[in-house]
Amino acid sequence: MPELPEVETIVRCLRRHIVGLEVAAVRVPFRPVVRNRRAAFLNGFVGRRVLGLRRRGKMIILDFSGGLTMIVHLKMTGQLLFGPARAPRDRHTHLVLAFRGSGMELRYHDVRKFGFIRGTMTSDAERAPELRGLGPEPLTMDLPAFLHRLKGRRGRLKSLLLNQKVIAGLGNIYADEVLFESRLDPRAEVTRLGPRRLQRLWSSIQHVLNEAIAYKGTTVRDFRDGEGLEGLFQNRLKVYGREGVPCPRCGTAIKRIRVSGRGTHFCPRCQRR
DNA sequence: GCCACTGTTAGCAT
DNA sequence: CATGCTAACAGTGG
Repeated sequence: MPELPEVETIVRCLRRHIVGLEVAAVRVPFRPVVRNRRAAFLNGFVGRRVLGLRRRGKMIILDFSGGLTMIVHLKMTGQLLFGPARAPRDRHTHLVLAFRGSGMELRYHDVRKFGFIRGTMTSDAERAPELRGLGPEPLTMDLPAFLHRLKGRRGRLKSLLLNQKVIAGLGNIYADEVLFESRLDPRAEVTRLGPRRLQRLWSSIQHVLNEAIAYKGTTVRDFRDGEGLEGLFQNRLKVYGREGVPCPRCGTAIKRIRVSGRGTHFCPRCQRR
């Protein structure tokens, strides 16, 4: 669920609330959510202040004083929620950062338990296994860099867009939306695409992701920002989750097929190889 | 109740 | 190395 625009929305939201706060306690009700060999590493965060939040692909990165960093991945159903410590916690809350004096805390909540948190030294964060090997950020990658990145790649266009080692941050929803916007068939062989089509693809990535961020992300089911609020972009989706609905461009019914194992929505008339 | 399906990706097979 | 499939988990809907 949380792809680049959702993660960016969470980061911007939480920045306003937790930068400057001091960690009073770290609680880990569900140990497997912590990727560190020793969960006790997280005790080192007590007494540290939040210096800032960053996003890398779909990862949330929290930097603390004392040269400490937390890397968070929400996978499908994870949420990072800032709220009053007194609010009841349910059984899906797997990690809690309590903040000194404020009566507030940050909770990692994840129904399916696919997500994780790793504590690292800030200086080592870029080399953490989860960040190492991630592709470039799509929104700061110019067209020549994009073309260079795709050079020599094979396979279906859709699986290329989903490959985090190629470009970081796109998931199933935005891959489908980007492909619709660029009028390309998700099944197309990457090697067969000419420069005009690739340019269209690049500019659609910029456009769709920026729009989705402006609308604070897509809530299909689980996505919430740091305050628990839903996104607004679900109202603007053109193909994702719209099987059978007329294409907004030509009126043909949107199709849903399976491409490299993923549900894929597209317009069979507008989107050509 | 049972079965199929779900937004991600690590790990294994090819 | 690169690319492709599946399991990890829990909840939802048919």
